[in-house]
Amino acid sequence: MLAITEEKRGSMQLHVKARATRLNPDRLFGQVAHRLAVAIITGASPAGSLLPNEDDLKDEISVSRTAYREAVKFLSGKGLVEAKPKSGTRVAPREAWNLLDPDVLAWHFKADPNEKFIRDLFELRLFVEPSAARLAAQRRSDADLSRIEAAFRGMAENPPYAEPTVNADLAFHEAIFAATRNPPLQCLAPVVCATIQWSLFLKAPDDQFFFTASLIDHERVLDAIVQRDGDLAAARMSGLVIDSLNSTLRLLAGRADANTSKTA
Amino acid sequence: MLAITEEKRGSMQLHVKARATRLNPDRLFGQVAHRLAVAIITGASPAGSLLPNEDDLKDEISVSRTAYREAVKFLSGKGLVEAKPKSGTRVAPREAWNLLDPDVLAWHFKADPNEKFIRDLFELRLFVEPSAARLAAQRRSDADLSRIEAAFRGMAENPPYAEPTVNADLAFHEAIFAATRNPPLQCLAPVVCATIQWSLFLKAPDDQFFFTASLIDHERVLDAIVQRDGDLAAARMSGLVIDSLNSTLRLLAGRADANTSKTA
DNA sequence: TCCCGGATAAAGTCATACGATAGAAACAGG
DNA sequence: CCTGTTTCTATCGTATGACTTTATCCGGGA
Repeated sequence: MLAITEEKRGSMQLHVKARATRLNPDRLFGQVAHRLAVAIITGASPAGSLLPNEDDLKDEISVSRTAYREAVKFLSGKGLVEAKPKSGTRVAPREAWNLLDPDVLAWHFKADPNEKFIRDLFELRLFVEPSAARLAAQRRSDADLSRIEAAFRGMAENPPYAEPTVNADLAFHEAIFAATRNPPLQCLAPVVCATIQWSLFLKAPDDQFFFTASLIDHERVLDAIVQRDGDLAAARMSGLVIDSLNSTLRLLAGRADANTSKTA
Repeated sequence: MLAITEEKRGSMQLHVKARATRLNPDRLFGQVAHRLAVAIITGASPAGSLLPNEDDLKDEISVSRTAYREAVKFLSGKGLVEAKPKSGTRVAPREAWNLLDPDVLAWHFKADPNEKFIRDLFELRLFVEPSAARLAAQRRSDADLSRIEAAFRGMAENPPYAEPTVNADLAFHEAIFAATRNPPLQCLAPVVCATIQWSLFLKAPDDQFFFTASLIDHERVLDAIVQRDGDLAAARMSGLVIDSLNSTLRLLAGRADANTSKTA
């Protein structure tokens, strides 16, 4: 059971990684940044702790100080670390982290699922995405609509939980944000994508029922956007998010049960 | 008139700068990053354009390649630039920018006011802050409440538009976000602070009427949070945001009029 | 006891060198 | 003349060592 979970996580990680576009994993400093970030987010390097001294660290992971420092700069831009002369480079307190940053969200997939965090993300999504759907219904161009429709077809025509299906799901929600024509609002699309990915990350691949229900939810949202009915789109998007939240919470509960029965 | 506006902006910039904690302006790479970021956000370096070649640039602003590269890494973490090996470092398309990042928001104050952008920020705020107020009313601890109350007193007891008053205003809204106990949601507090600062940035300092009205709006929100009435808090926060939006739009319109009459 | 100043350690900055490669330019073949 | 291939060069990525700046710590003096 654990093995299956681990395997699933592995494939999921690759997918998530592919979406984090800002950090080039081919480059050395990118690998270092990734490694440090994961250590910070999992809590292996607790807040306030000193990162290993530059000279020691470069020795430990055998990269030059240059690469290490560029990685630190990259992370400091996201608020994960703060470097001060003489006192050292410290892991920043969690309140300073930019939890809405796409990379930071993606790095969380490397850590164990944190139920509170996932609930918080869903809560935020519930505040934002129905409003986004309303705007999308009101402001969409024909091009926006075809993009949303294409994504929906991608969900419907591919096998459940296959990679193209997941991508289409993400594309559906991204297209809705794009149709709002509000760039700052669009910056919250990664939060929505993260909740979707958490949901699928936790899911057993044979859960046909939820997939069908979710597809219907999506179709109803799409229909409201076709009709340019903002209030209806918002209401239906609320329903979609709540359904997704409930099913994800059940998965989290099941997972917790499995863990306790295993450790007991 | 222009001179006054410029002077006001100058003082405002200092204030904003003081709140951008992630970029240390004492450090050289921080100054370079700031300079590049402003050039990008104002549009002086258009999207897709190549940044000056590393060797040329280091010569132009007389810093070493190291400092320049670290600045670029800092900015690439926010999506402002993307450096690809051999082809050069390019300004990223605006869709890639993380517009919710506190630093990115702050850098916008160096550019001319962009009405669309300010409206978008207010729109997002209108989606988020009433919900935040609802959660704050439901979840606040006594400590949260005293923090909010202290901020309100700071607004009421200091002269209108003075620096302590502005800080208290920002602290009031930050404290509400803190009381939601939802870290990802709290990451949106900078957006709210940015809209407030834009509003004050544009305002004539002698507008007593708006200040008094705003104070009453704040008091009503505080009252709802004291009563732990979530729906009431949300409704009153909506009112506060809408009042602030309307007054800001008037200021923008007035500013546009002044500009056209001046250029005409 | 308190304040001041030097020692010190760590990050910050600089200059230089070399490697890898994307993209352009030159070139060969049709 | 066009197209595909090769070579070449410019530019970023990485490594290294030296030097500078800054903040903390600690000890001596008032």
